[in-house]
Amino acid sequence: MTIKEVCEKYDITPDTLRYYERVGVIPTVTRTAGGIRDYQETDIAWVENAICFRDAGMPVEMLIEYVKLFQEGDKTIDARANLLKEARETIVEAKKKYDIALAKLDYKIRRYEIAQKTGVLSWDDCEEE
Amino acid sequence: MTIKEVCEKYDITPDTLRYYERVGVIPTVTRTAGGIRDYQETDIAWVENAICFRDAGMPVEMLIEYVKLFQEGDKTIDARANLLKEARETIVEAKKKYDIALAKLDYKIRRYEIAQKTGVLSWDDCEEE
DNA sequence: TATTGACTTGGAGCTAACTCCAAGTTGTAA
DNA sequence: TTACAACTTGGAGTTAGCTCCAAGTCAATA
Repeated sequence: MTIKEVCEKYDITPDTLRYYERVGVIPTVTRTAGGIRDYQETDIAWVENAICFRDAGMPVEMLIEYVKLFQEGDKTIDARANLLKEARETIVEAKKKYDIALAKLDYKIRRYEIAQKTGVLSWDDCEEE
Repeated sequence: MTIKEVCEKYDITPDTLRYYERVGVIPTVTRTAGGIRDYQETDIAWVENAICFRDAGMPVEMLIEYVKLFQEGDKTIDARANLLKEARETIVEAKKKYDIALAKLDYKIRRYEIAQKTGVLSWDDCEEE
């Protein structure tokens, strides 16, 4: 698969894909005899994982660390497992914050809808408004 | 309430608080006669909201826009309601991505735990490993 | 085989969101 | 009333994560 095809598949730019490879967010991608990237299944799986974890706010540094450990082989299994558990906790915490913001937004939106229906604004509680 | 107290309350730096005020993420804060920030309930409510929405990944630009609309008065109620609904959708979408990453992480963590228990690594499916 | 468009690398540049700094002011404690 | 920590402002600097660029190479077509 060419870099273009991978980009289309995941809606990402070639520059980002090359950047990920350069800094080690994904391992070096398979090349043709001429040196052009030719993504194999394994390469694509790494790309997919990288995008998935970046979308969940995992820092690039953490992904680089994981790939580095992976390449060091089986002796880093404990370290990798710990890294994944740490990442999991970070995501769970982030999700909690998203829920708090959602609750706040829903409350505000409801109030705006009432204001729009009745033509009356009634900010009478612990709001900034 | 002094800037220091607000910082301690929300675990944030004075620089960030001043930055938020400078760029308009929150309206201008109440000052003492000497020109020193003296946060009132309303000021604190704005700070709390700003932190909450930033924690949920809302861009500073969006918060600035909301404050700007708010200061223009009642004629911007529709615009503000729309802004909030848009923000809501963004957060809902982001949360979905977090869930996908969480599922992937849980799967990987489970496999690492099995590997640790049995001493055997069995990556035999659609994984990058 | 010559052209043309997509690919390569290394490095520089950009944007968002802070974070730090310098020079000056305020206000509490001795 | 003097010292001194904490505050003020405007502006410059930093970091993460891309994004763009130049100069050159590869490969499909005319």
